[in-house]
Amino acid sequence: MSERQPNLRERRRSETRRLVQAHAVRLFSEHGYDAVTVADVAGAAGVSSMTVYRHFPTKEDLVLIDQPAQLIAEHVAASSATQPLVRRIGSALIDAATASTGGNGDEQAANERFLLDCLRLMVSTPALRARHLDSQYALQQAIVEALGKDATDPDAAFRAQAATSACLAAMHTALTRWVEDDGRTGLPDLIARALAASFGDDAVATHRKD
Amino acid sequence: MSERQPNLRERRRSETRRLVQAHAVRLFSEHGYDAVTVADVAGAAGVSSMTVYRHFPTKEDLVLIDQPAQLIAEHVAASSATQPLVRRIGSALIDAATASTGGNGDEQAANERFLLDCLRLMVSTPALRARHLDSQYALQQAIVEALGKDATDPDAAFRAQAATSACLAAMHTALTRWVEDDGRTGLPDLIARALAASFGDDAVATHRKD
DNA sequence: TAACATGATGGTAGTGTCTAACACATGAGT
DNA sequence: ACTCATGTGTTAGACACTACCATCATGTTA
Repeated sequence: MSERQPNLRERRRSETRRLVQAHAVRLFSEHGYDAVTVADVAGAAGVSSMTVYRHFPTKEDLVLIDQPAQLIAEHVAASSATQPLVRRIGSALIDAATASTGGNGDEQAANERFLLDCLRLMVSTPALRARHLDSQYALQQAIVEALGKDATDPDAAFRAQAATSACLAAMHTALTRWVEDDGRTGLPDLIARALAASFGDDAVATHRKD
Repeated sequence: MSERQPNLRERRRSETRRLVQAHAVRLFSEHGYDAVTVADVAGAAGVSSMTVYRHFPTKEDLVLIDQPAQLIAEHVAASSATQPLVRRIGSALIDAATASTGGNGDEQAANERFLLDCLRLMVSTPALRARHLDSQYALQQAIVEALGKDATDPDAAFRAQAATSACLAAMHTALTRWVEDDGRTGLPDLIARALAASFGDDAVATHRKD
């Protein structure tokens, strides 16, 4: 409730965007992603197809959620460089998940339900799953850059890429499991367990705020 | 040179398939994936667009290469269940890569060049990269099944999923690096280094033929 | 050899995603 | 009020992909 100076125009724009996306996710969840056309979504939201494309570049973007790459990258950059790579990255992922799913307000609960609906579609629809995996690819680049291993020598950069991709894959497994559990299990805990299963318990066990 | 009983019809069919795919990869590499239409590919190969779609369900499938899921799964299933998960999977991935890129005949070299062209397109084109990542998702399911951890308890299955996805992500990093090096570095060695960077040197160090 | 069955190919029409260009209306700043 | 910017609608179009039918070569059987 701090940085609020929205124009009436900007408010309307973001409101139609929210409206279109909400109808899209609802229709996709009810009838399946492929069975619903963009024109259907536009009609349900009371706008034209063009307006949908103005807000979302492709039909897939109606469902895809941007991961908090900025947040994760900052956590990685702030971590101690003396720790093993997978530990630095894993801690950042767990912290980001804790921050994202932590709050327990009414609006927060609605946001989490919406996020679960989107993720459910992403996991079950091949086209969305593919795009989602590729977006993790972009997140990977952000993390590697935050690790600061690029300029030195190419071999260190390669190791950073490998470790980062492996950590993100483990997180994706946790995300999938989170969706299957319908959000009942805590996401940070699932991520920690996925990381432990991949890299060993000692790579993530002593995770405390310091 | 053993299981050869191809009909004249089957030979022609596979020949046109090969021809179409070769022209497609060539045109995509020259002008970019998005700048070349399926009709262009069909014209270059001397067939109609319909024929292209009969051999390749989508435009993306003109470039996507099936990973030897069967081969990898068999390696995993044959590995000793007493070893750590990432070691079982990692060894299978390295062995499969060794088998795939090993031969040194004239035809083998041509195949490897073609594979490199396809992978180069897959890495650089977002749509192809996304599909390729999703195909690894299918490979993941095959490996998890080969691990035989599904029926027992869901927690073991979750750990198997996490470890497998992390190993495959490391392999994908190695594949990317292999393409960037234009195939000069041995793929099995790159995979071993990616696995070591992710899971520690001891997880892959003592890899010898036994 | 002749007739039939099978399967590969081409053509046409159509749907759906997405883009480009132009026109219209409404809120913002002077 | 006047202008300007911007969100929106309409239309036309390219392209990926599908459904359906016609055609023709190949493999099989009589």
